[in-house]
Amino acid sequence: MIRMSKQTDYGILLLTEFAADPGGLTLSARELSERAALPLPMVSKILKVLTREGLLLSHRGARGGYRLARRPNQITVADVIGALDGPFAMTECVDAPGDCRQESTCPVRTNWHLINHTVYKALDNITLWDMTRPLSPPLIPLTGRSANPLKVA
Amino acid sequence: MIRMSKQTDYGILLLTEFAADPGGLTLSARELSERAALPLPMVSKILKVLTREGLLLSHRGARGGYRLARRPNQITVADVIGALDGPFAMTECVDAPGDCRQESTCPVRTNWHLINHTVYKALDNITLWDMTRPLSPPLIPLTGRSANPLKVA
DNA sequence: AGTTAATAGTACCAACTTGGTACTGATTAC
DNA sequence: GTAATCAGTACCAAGTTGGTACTATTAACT
Ligand code: FES
Ligand code: FES
Repeated sequence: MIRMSKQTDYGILLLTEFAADPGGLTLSARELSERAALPLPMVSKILKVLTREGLLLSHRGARGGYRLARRPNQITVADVIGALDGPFAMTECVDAPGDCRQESTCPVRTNWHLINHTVYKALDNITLWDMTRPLSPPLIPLTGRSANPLKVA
Repeated sequence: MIRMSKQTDYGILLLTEFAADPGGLTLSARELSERAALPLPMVSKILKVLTREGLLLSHRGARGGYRLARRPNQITVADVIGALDGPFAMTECVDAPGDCRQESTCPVRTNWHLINHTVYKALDNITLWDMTRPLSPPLIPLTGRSANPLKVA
């Protein structure tokens, strides 16, 4: 249903815990799991991936933990999706070029690429820092279709 | 991977076949499966759903077939997604309110609702008729974040 | 040095979802 | 009445995903 995985959802939730603190907060997996009320193994699994993908920095050993690799306003929702859910592709044909038999004659192929890119850019415009507070409604202002005569036809 | 189901992808492809013809074209499932180079049973299954959801009109019996229930510029990509993939919800918490334990304390809940709504509106702005031709790049014009001071902070 | 607290990595499984097929019944044109 | 076509349902195999368990490695503290 055009749904991102729960892992990504959790991931954003967890990262938001860091983002709320301005001073490069360090948290252990255990602390995070308590804060977010999520099962520890799951949290641990997600944090490992986020570290591998460069969104978190880890510190091992006693009193270790995780902290953000970049400032909260430099990490976007699209970044998190890319790290946990893989490349952003709304249709299969977008990230598996050549895998579709009717690709050569497909009338909607290029349009999907464009739509995909547009949605990606929208999500890439929302940072973790933004997520820590209520966004204002005109988050991604959509202009009217005035430039496009098709709707009125 | 934030992906819509193949069925929805196919559905849009099939509907686009109708949309390309201005004159309320009627096509049988067999004809469509040949045009789109998709297996007939799959095409048939999808067309049934689209009919039940009110996007297509069906005519049974010999020389029967399907045709668009509305004009191509009155059916949006979001309509098709809604028909084949169910309610548009990027996260589980959006369409399953109350199912999430941390809902009461969730810092990102309202933001997800807003983001979800924004993306939905963007897809609801693209009609089948649009899909029959290459869209121009500023499809969904994203204004800069000038109104939002957070990015610059 | 030894102990403890923490992450890294991997492997695994059960449950759900999805793409795809098959079959039977109902309706209409000719 | 016969053939063509849609309607509905049931079914299955394969892939994906959420979730868990276990071992190895690293670092702080005493
Ligand atoms: S369906 Fe694969 S490219 Fe259009
Ligand atoms: S995680 Fe369910 S409402 Fe935020």
